[in-house]
Amino acid sequence: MQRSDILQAAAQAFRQKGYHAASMQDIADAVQLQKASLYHHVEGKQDILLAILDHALDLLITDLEEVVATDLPPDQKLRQAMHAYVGRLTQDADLAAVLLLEYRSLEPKARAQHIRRRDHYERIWRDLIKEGVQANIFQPVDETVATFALLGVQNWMITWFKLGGPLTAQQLADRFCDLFLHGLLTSEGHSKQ
Amino acid sequence: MQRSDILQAAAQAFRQKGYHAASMQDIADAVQLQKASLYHHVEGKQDILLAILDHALDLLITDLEEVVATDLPPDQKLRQAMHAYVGRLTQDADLAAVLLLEYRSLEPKARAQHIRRRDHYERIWRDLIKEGVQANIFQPVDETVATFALLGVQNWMITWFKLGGPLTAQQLADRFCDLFLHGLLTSEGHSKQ
DNA sequence: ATAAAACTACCGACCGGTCGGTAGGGAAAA
DNA sequence: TTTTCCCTACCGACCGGTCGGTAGTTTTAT
Repeated sequence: MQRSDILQAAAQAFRQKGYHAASMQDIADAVQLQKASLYHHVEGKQDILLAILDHALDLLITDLEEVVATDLPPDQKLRQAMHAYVGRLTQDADLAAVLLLEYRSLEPKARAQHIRRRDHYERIWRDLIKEGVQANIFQPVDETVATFALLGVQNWMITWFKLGGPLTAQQLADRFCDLFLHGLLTSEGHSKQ
Repeated sequence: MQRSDILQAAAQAFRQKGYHAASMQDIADAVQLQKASLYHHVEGKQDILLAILDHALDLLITDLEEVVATDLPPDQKLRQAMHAYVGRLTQDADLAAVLLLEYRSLEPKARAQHIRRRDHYERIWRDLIKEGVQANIFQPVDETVATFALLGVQNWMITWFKLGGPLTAQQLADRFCDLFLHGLLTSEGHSKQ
């Protein structure tokens, strides 16, 4: 039995029931341990949540920094970043769902610290958009709004996407990216504007 | 003291703490009643949650059906729908946040029923997109993906948007809509494709 | 007078967490 | 080589506290 096994089981439980509704007993059952034995590996329930959130954010930051370090043009960087992000959200779905939906359950101190790291991650995305705008590849949009829109589309995916459905994660990332790059309107739609 | 006062206070508590972390005592304090007195107006905690979700969905469905009943062109219908949606999400923020984030806490039976109604609501959006595609105003995108993208951007807004910030809700709806209709790429960006 | 609305007091269940204790394997001491 | 020791991993039992909910009574308003 390893600490990481407990974190994984906890992530699954937190995702399914939510942090407060999932009990330490649920987690213990999932790893076939007595509840008391969990405290040999972790300090408490909050400790588990914090470890999950830190780990999830670590993965995402690593992924994204790999992409922005390339010398691809901005629109292709964006596509790569979306592929990586959607990939993580589907591959490590439990971790991702807890990151996006359960960070509210952190106690104020830890939450403030976590939010600072999350903002740093969002700034990397915003800089990616800004790079495209300054290169005149992207239109002069409000970078903050565009970033939240981009992240919103992808984040909301975790609430409805099911592996094994009609689309793979990579196909979905491509369609999201196409939508963002080209928009909905046809030339006919444009001419009517 | 009216039932609706309790529902409003409960929505606020559920939004701030989450359904399970918010206690009946919290709700009672907010309406300056003893906890036991709540049970004169509502059947229980689940009853409160269900009433909030039903009410929130009622408002959204009414808003959206008003828009689709007009004879505006599809792209303008979309803009109107987004204005109405973003308006609700910011005006009735407590209701909306509970609708989008706390429906998971419904017991299985009620949840299944609620999800059916929510799917009906999403189908109205999808039909709106489909109408634009068939009129050749929108590109032949996958209507389901486009709908989830559209709703995702707007739904995620409730996690970061603050009234009194640099943008009003209506300005934000417009920027979202522009992004969706025209996309990010400039003509320079297109020429490089 | 009477019914609605609020109160006080209480319940069983479950929560996160702690306690003392133990099985067993490897290191240290004889 | 054998015995002592210690450490990791785990367990059953239990703690104080909080939860949603109920019973019975008093206050308030018509």
